[in-house]
Amino acid sequence: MTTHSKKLEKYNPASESFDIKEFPFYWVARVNALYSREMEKTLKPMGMDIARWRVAAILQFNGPSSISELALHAIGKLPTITKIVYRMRDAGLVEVNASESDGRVAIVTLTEEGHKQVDMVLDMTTKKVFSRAFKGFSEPQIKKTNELLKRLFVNLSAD
Amino acid sequence: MTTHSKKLEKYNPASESFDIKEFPFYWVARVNALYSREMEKTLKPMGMDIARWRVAAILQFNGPSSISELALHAIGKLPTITKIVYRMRDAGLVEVNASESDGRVAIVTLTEEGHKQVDMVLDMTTKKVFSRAFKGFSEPQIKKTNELLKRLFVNLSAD
DNA sequence: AAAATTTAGTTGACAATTCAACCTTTAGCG
DNA sequence: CGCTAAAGGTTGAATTGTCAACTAAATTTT
Repeated sequence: MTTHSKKLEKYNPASESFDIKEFPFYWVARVNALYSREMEKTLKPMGMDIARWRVAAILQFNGPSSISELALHAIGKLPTITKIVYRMRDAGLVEVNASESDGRVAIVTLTEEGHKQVDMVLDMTTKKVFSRAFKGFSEPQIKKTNELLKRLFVNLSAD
Repeated sequence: MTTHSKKLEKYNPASESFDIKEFPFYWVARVNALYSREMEKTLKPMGMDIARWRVAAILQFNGPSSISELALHAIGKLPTITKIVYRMRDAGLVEVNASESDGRVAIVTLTEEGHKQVDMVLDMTTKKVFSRAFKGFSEPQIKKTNELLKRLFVNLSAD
């Protein structure tokens, strides 16, 4: 019993009539790559990269977080985030402390310097990347984009 | 002169009222990561990874391509793609030949074995990942998702 | 409450990616 | 034509990411 109509076949990679240009994940990957590359340009001159940036941004917006939380939101395997965090600590961007309530948990906090860097990046990228990407988008369209992406995310999150 | 309404501020990372959960690129990155992770599960057992998969898929759908074209569509820096391609050649998935018309260009072609692997992956991932991700999506919604992503891509592509 | 399991994080060995520097071949230009 | 620049690709060194194995703290079982 299939819940999909014949028309959906075009979007299905295993179908004969499949067209990669109509496959949303192809575009998700390319948009992500393009956005990352654009960010890189801004980050490089200040000795940052996307990995560090993601962690810093999450810390700025979500406040102090454990390594696991960072792995979840900033996207990455635990060992990867661990190493990024300690590189960032060596660079003076974050502090790492054991949680009071749970001895296993390492809480990462942005330093003053870290906050300054985030503000600087936001300042430089906002006009350069954000407004360019959404040129011609109305508010409902941005909202719609977000909604659809969130739904994809939720669907993929479910085991 | 600004073309954006006050309401758009919420989506703008540099704005005071910015909410990272309403920032589309945050979701683009997370969706991409989740999709990749899901694909990885299928690819790992057959000795593939996402990088190889992207290259193979592009070759399957676009036909023989130069290294630069692969770098563009499969997303990656030139040296990265070069190395992936030669790893794939050593694994018997592709052939590499100099272009007839331009001595600088290396044309990459999927072998029989390569095609077989792509078909196999498509077969295994289609039901597992694609249909799960788009559960509850109507055809117009998938179409809309694609449109919005393409627009973002085009906007970001423009210098 | 002791033993077993799970959760959170770290580390070292290995694999993959990236940056720079380089080599060819092609395209432009006076 | 001959010179210079640009395009396409490759390679080695350095960086970064990943897997597997491990430690320690907390939770669950019994």
